[in-house]
Amino acid sequence: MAKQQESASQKDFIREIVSSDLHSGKHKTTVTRFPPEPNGYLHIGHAKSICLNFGIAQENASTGARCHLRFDDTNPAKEETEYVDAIKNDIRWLGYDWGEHLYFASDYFDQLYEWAVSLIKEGKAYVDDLSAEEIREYRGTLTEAGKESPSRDRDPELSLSLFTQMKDGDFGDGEKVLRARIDMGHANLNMRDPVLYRILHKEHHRTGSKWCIYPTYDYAHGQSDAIEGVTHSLCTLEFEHHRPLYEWLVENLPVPSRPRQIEFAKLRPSYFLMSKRRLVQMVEGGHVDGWDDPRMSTLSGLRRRGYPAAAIRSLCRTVGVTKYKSVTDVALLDHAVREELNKTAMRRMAVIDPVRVSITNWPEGGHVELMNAVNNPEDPDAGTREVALSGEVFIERSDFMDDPPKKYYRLSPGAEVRLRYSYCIRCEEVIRDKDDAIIEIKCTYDPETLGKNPEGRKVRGAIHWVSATDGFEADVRLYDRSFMVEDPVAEDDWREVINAHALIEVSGSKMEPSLQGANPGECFQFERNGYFCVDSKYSIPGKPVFNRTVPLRDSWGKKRSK
RNA sequence: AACCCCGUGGUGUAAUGGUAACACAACGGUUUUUGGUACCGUUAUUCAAGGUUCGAGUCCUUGCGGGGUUGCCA
Repeated sequence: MAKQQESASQKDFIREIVSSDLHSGKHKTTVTRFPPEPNGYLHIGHAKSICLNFGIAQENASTGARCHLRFDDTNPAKEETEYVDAIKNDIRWLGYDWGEHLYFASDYFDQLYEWAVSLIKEGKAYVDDLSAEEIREYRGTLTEAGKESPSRDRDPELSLSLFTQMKDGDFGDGEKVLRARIDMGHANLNMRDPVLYRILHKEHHRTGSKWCIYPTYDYAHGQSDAIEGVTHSLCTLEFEHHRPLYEWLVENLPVPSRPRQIEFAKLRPSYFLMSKRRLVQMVEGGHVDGWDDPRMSTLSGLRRRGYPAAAIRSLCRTVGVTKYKSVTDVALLDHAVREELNKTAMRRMAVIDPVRVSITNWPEGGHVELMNAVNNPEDPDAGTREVALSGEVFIERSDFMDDPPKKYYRLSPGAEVRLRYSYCIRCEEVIRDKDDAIIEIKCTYDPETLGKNPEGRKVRGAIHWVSATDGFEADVRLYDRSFMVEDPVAEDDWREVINAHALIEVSGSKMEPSLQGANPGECFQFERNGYFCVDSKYSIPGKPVFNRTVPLRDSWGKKRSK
């Protein structure tokens, strides 16, 4: 049911192709794949690809459709096992499962090598002696054809023995490469005899020292797809120019199936940094406290920040799949998060910046009354809880104003406001220290206002509070967007547009007692404030630290700031 | 100025030759013991010009604008 609701209501152009291939009988089922390179953490951009690939498999499950998780580990210089587990974890968290279909491009190194040999024998590939520098020069430019390498027409037998020597480690890094023999005059530079294999004397995280030659992405990717029976190989726009090569290889090799590559535009949320290189710089430069810092665009960061997986899936559904390079307004993400959390998060009262209120006419002798508070108005099954009210409470400093503007519904001298789920109180006196800062507000309460409106007057405001007798103190981390400009990559130096206030650390916030036992990862709505999540790094049992995921919409604050 | 891709409200997506729709944002309002939620209203003749057609966002042509491509990265 839920899954069905989550599937796209209209079909995007890729799903359109998938179903027409099913209807035409071109394919009996659909096989997709998500092919991360294990050289970094997954970010929200990857979520789109994950939702697309796994989503299509899910939607076509009745035909036996599946989505493979395949690690694209063709470059031992950059890849590490550490990332493999983190990536798996993130995909599972997002709600997807590859079943038994876990693969590595490196699983196919033997097959890939054999096919390379067959290409050489057919004169469709050759070992080139040119250096990297020379290859670049020979390639030509966007407007001029390239030049053929002197090695291009050498005897296939010679290429073959050279290739064997490459594999056997007879050459140093970069001394020789295997190139496809296509067309040095092709308008598409990728077709000007692209490199298929390079020499890299590096340990591979899975194959160890078995190989010292490694296939390039172009050579490995499509063939891996074909081996696995992938029907639709979905990738981002920057691979568009590689498609002719992808097709050339699949056509010129005895591969067991013919996958089709289709490109779509990446997800680019505004105010986010997505580039892997910059993400590394943020971590290594100490701008954040790790890959899972809640200011990061990584899935682990978003998770720690409190963004529900369902919200990210919802965002991916909303932005759709096209070839148009769009920028997604972060407001769409915020909305998806609020929509999800509004349905699911328990309401609690927490006072971030507390100021003391004493109720002067409250019964003497430590009198306490239990108030009934709704856990989630959107979910009757969530029930209610009791919160204790005493004669001393804390309210939000911003819920009091000496000299309020018109239509201010909160507390001010002589004004009346409701303590949420409780009585109405009236401000009688404000106590200040010598610097004029408020240290206490003296109020009276109206015992006739519990569960009903006062007679003859209207009290419009209701503010949240925590009783001084049983509330506890906690640290709160207020997160905001990490950058001050929509597109931080467009800046000369992204460091200059870091939002210095992306994290405000607050200590001494007052929390209602039921929050004390909250577990890492648990999400709450702090009423009238925002959605908060128990931090998984800094919390210790009995002493939770709260991350603000996103504030509640605030039409009053918005009106005032104008 | 080689080749490829893309142009629909502020943003993102839909309309598959037949009344330009939905979501978000913004603004205004209703309800409300969360200034939350919910609900209602306002905001575009589809980059331009020609053409085909009874009819074009959709098909054709030419422009214009944006993006990509000269790794032994993926």
